Amino acid sequence: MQDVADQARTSKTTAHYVLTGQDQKLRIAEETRRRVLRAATELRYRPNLMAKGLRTQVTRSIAFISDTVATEAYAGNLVYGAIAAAAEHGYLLFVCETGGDPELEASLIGDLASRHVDAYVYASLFTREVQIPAELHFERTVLLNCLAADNSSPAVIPDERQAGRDAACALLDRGHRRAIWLVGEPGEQVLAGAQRTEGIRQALSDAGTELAGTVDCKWWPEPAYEQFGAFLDDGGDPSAVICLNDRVALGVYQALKARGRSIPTDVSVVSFDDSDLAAWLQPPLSSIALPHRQMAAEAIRLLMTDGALAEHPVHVAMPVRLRESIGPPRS
Amino acid sequence: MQDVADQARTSKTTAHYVLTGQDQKLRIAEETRRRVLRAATELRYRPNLMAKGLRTQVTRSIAFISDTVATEAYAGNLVYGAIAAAAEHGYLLFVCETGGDPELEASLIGDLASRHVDAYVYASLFTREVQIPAELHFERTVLLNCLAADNSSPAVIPDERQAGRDAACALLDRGHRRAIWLVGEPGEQVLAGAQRTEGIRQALSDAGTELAGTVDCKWWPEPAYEQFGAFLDDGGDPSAVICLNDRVALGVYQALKARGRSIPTDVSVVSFDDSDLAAWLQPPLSSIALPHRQMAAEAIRLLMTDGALAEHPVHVAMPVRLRESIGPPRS
DNA sequence: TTGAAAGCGGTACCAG
DNA sequence: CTGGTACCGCTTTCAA
Repeated sequence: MQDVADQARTSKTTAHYVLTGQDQKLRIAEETRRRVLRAATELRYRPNLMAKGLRTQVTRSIAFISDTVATEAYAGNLVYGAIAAAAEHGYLLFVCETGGDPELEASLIGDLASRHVDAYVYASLFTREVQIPAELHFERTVLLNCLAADNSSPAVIPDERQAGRDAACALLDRGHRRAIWLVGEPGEQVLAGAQRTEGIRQALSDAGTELAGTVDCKWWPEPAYEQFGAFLDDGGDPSAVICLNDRVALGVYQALKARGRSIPTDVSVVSFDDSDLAAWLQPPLSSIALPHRQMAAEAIRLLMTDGALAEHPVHVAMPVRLRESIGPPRS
Repeated sequence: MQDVADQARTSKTTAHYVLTGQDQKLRIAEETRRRVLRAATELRYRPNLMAKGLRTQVTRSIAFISDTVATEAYAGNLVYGAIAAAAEHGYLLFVCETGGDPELEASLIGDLASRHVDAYVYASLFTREVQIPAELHFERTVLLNCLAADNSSPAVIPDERQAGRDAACALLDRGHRRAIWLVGEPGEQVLAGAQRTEGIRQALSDAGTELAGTVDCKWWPEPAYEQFGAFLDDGGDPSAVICLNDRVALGVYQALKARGRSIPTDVSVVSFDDSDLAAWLQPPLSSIALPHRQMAAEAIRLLMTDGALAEHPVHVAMPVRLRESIGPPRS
């Protein structure tokens, strides 16, 4: 900046005012202003954000700390949503992964503190309750896809309970009332499993009916295929199936097809997550989507507007994606 | 640091040497050293990386610029691999997305330059040729999953040609020689399509045979299902099918199953990418994996060791994941 | 309307 | 072995 000032034959101060756009209120001579601007272009002046940050303690950078978003492909949108939302405010993200290792986490946070990031997004791949490191309590922090046990920090999570209701309603709306089965163990994921199930039960109950039963299995295609297949072979005859996620639905599809049962003619299927898979299956699978990008955007919004004011946790609606896997019940 | 020095009743300089671990060669009095260390702990001293960077021009941060990794779920490993590899060297990553917009890209690079990142990783979702912004020519840059037209910068790409050979060999090894069909349009992705196909043709040719033909279609389940289905209905009777990616393979699976043809008894299938999907299909799909994490690690390694020395582009081997989708040909 | 100068928190040179 | 000090590039107060 000194060199710009020199080239413009003025002082660093004046150049500073011009270059930071404070020239309006400070009534800098138009002539001077021009010289500064020209000098800046000629010298390809770039403000040094380190120097600026050193002085102002503002870095326009945010730390995005996640446990292991990597392993779950579709959760990448948590990161990209945050990056995009932050970029709109002129912020850049330091994206970090702790792999669930508390020591690594501590050292990362130390490093981030040394870099004076302005805020922290603490994200989890699975919606769950977390214990955030004590250091973060003193920093501007928002939890993404997770909740603090003490609800001490603003948090953004998907509205799983409503999603459960919506899944049930998708079936109810088409006339299903009986032989509605749930596939997947409700307890697997602290929040998603329990809340989805709760929502489903509520909606069915409101409609004067209830789940015919549950086929317990891990949330993966293989176990779903095995367990649900065994259920069918035992005489199970569902009219509709609610799968706790798309991977389970894949296993259910495979089990049904292997037995010559048609979707949705014989059995309707609805699921959760709306991963890529859902649209690729045949018939395309109806699924309640995880709104990762919106959640991330909301988290950034909370950071930008001092989320402390907001009611939290913030529940983000999960969009219903209706496709051909739901039909009327067999008459 | 001044306060640490004060509390330790010594000078900033001495404190600096102790705190930066230069105390060995400089023979600082053990007693003084202790006092400094204790003061640092008591005062919870944290070096300010902005101040340090301002002085040394080193920020221990790397920019990761990608076009739109977001849209393609499994490409997330390019980012996470880079984050993990960089973390091992004490570097943090600014992860950015341009969405393919040149203006946004330019403004991002400007911002990154203002922050004095030490190096740039310019990544592409699809393996392709790119035109990197001129500014990056003057910075330490490595291309990830893409190539500069003029091969001016170090680049890391998957070894698609060898992958093509490997896919063909997976079939040849089981005895397939005739009625081997390729599904997917070879030209879709500049490098992947052309090189995979080339490798396949080479391997088959080396074995004294050749492709029976190609079923042209976009690399998505739906078009693959349609085109390959039509091919079968027209009397197509493949012994083995090489799909240009897993999504195509999904469509092929669906088309085969709809017609009662069994995999691998009637038809063997091999594919590329090894996305999550591959392991979930029934039977599990043999696929040549995109080694995104290794590629990213290699890119970071090049940056750390001054990759200018390396032979480039660096080709990273694509691992063969053999699963049950390949069997011997019908006799 | 413009300029001088102190200071953010480190680094590194030089003197003692 | 230890201390003094200039300086990195920008912000901000105070004076002119």
